[in-house]
Amino acid sequence: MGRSPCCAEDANLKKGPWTPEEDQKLVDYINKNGLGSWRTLPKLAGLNRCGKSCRLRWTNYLRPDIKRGKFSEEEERVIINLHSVLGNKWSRIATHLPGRTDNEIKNFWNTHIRKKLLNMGIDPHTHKPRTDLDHLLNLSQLLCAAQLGNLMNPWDTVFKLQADAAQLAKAQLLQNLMQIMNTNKPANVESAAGFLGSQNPYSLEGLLNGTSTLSAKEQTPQTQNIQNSAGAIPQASSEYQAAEDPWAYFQSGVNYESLDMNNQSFSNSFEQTENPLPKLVSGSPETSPINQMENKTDTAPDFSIYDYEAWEKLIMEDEADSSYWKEILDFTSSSSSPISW
DNA sequence: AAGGAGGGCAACCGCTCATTA
DNA sequence: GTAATGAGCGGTTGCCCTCCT
Repeated sequence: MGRSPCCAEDANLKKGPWTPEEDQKLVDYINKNGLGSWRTLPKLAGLNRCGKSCRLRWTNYLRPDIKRGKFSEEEERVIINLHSVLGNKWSRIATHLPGRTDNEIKNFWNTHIRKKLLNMGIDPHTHKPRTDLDHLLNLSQLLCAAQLGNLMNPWDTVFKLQADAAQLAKAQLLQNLMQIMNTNKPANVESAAGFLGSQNPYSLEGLLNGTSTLSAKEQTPQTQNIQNSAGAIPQASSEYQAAEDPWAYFQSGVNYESLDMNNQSFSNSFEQTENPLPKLVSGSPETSPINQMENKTDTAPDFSIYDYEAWEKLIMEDEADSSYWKEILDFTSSSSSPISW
């Protein structure tokens, strides 16, 4: 059915930035008469604007309860968490952030958070590690470039930045490979292995077990931590914890800001010493929202995301119809094996 | 100092959904 | 049941400012 474009009936209506005079007219009118029909408001308020434009100006800028200024870390964390559940439902997200508008949140996401996640190798749409081949190719090529640089310039300082980039790339590549391996989808593993075998000097096996063609002295202590000879996953710095399983790290309620490379906080999340693959970051079963919801503290794996009340509220509000929720709910009701994404 | 590039943000566009006649 | 209308939402655009060369 649809509807005719707003304001189509009058091409003379003003568009573009609002002037202080127009703002004042709108504020005065609403203060005096309250919110009513946006369609008739412009005429009554003496504005040469369409109602839609007035509504937008009011809700996004002039409303008295608008909170302006930079987003706090807490707000950023809330946005990321809510986005992982709600997707691009900016108005829904905005309802959880008093004083923030959907437009403001949307802009903040697109200009800041999205880039941040991409840089971390996390798909901003799915909030899962990126496994697309383009991304892997970039990381792989970065590694090749760094390796060549080291061979050709042993006195190294010239290539310090390159090496730093390689370090980051290595972490991300490792992370992606682990995620692919962890999905229990043979096709993914094969394609990743084949891809690496053909285009990368490091074998998949080498990257996973720490015997890549990088010499030991080229590896930083952090890298060696991940790839120690016993195959155990030792304590890792927060960024490496995130690198190994950023999805779980994210789910645990991480503040992405803490993934800054300067952050030195440590987390002892990996208790297993047999399995070379990282164990998921744990939350106590009794605090897991899913366990509480389904009363399955005995079989469900450790799984910590948001607080229970927030989860319950979100699920009640957003009928659990997305594949995302189905994935989680199916898993918790059927599986006792480690969660894998 | 000038101008080009890129980022941030306000505003617009076009669509869908809900309501009403 | 259908069409018209109002309102809201998400995506996109374009302007302005800052930074870099």
